[in-house]
Amino acid sequence: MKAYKIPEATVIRLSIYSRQLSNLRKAGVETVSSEEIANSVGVSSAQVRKDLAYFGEFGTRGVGYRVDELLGNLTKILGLTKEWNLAIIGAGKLGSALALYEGFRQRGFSIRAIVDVDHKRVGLDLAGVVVDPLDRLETLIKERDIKIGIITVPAAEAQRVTDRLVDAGVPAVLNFSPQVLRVPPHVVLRNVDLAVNLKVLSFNLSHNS
Amino acid sequence: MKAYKIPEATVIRLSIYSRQLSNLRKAGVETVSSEEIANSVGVSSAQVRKDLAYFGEFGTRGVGYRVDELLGNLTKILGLTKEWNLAIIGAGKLGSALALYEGFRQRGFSIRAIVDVDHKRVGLDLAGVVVDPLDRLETLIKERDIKIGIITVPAAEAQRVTDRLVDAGVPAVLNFSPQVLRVPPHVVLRNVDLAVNLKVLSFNLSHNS
DNA sequence: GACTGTGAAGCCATTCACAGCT
DNA sequence: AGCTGTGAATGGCTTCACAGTC
Repeated sequence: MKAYKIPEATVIRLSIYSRQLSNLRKAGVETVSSEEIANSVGVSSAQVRKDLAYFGEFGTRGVGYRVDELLGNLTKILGLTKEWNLAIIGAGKLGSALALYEGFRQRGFSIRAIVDVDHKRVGLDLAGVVVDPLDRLETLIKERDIKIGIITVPAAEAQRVTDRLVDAGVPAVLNFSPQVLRVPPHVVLRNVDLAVNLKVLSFNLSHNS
Repeated sequence: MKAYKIPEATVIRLSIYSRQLSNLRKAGVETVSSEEIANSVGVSSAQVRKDLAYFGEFGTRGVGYRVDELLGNLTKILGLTKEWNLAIIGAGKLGSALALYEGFRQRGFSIRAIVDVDHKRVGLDLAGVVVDPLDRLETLIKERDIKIGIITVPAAEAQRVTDRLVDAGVPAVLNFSPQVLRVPPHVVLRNVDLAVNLKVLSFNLSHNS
């Protein structure tokens, strides 16, 4: 049940629309136009309508979109009606920060396991989750139904732990390590590369006017 | 001096090529083909050659590319010959982790200031940089020649501190807050949105197979 | 023979512009 | 009159395929 081929850029924008709609709902707004959504996100209104058109017709011509209704539909489209269990691999600076980060817990993402090779870190309590030894990775993945693995280990270990996640059946990986990872086609991979982001800024700073 | 219009995707890949070349050089490899670079990054060899072709001819037909030479050229292209001074705005979990993160210090990015509104955090020493009060932001930007501001404050404050960075003349912003930021056209902005990344994974998990 | 550099073709995403509802 | 939904046009990135060079 793949909804044909949806551009990645569209999925990213839908995520952002859903956040803006969530803010609008909190603010008590009931109806919104594609133009208003577009302005709040910094894209064109045609873009907003095209993005939504991949999945159906959610608005009323002449009127706009009902905020709660559209938000409900986006939540379904993005698969956020169910809770996703996460594991963080690597309890270093970044891994710990992510474990303690509130943003994850909201909206149905639940950190269920944190593992680390370093025995000095094992046993630490990070926002209610106790750091386990790396050896227990496979067991934890099965026991706790982990669907997303978050890689925050050093580059040199990143591929190895990713292979273990994949072998244990984890279908999605979010990679924070500065390392190109290989995963089989059925596994979803996204990269959050801090160094690359800085280099892109550096490029733009060097070439703009 | 804008090198015409370079696709963002190209710049991102160039950053990754530069990292792979850096690894190759460490490994003592002297020559590499576009096919080998492509395989190590997971793109096509034509893509690698096209990306490089935006900036010149760096290879030798029939032979390939000299690793150190190409790396040198990419370093220049990406603007990494000079050091960029960074400021981190927000010394919470994420801001502190970034401050302590080794990856930044390598490759010419230097954290020169960390600020926070919370007086309890002011005075903390994070890897040799002392947290300053937010009031001092503008002074620090000027005194320390800050070129990139890293936003790790809560969404509600993100636009406000971004405006202050922009007004103080900071030309580039890396935004970690879950908030759409507005900056004038001459300011470069990149977003690293953890929640969006998870939502995209959720979408893919829900729609694959 | 091997591998780069590149015009041309193909493909995909965005923008345009308007028909269709309310 | 206002705003959505969408085919058509546009623009841009990627892939193809091969001429050019070592």
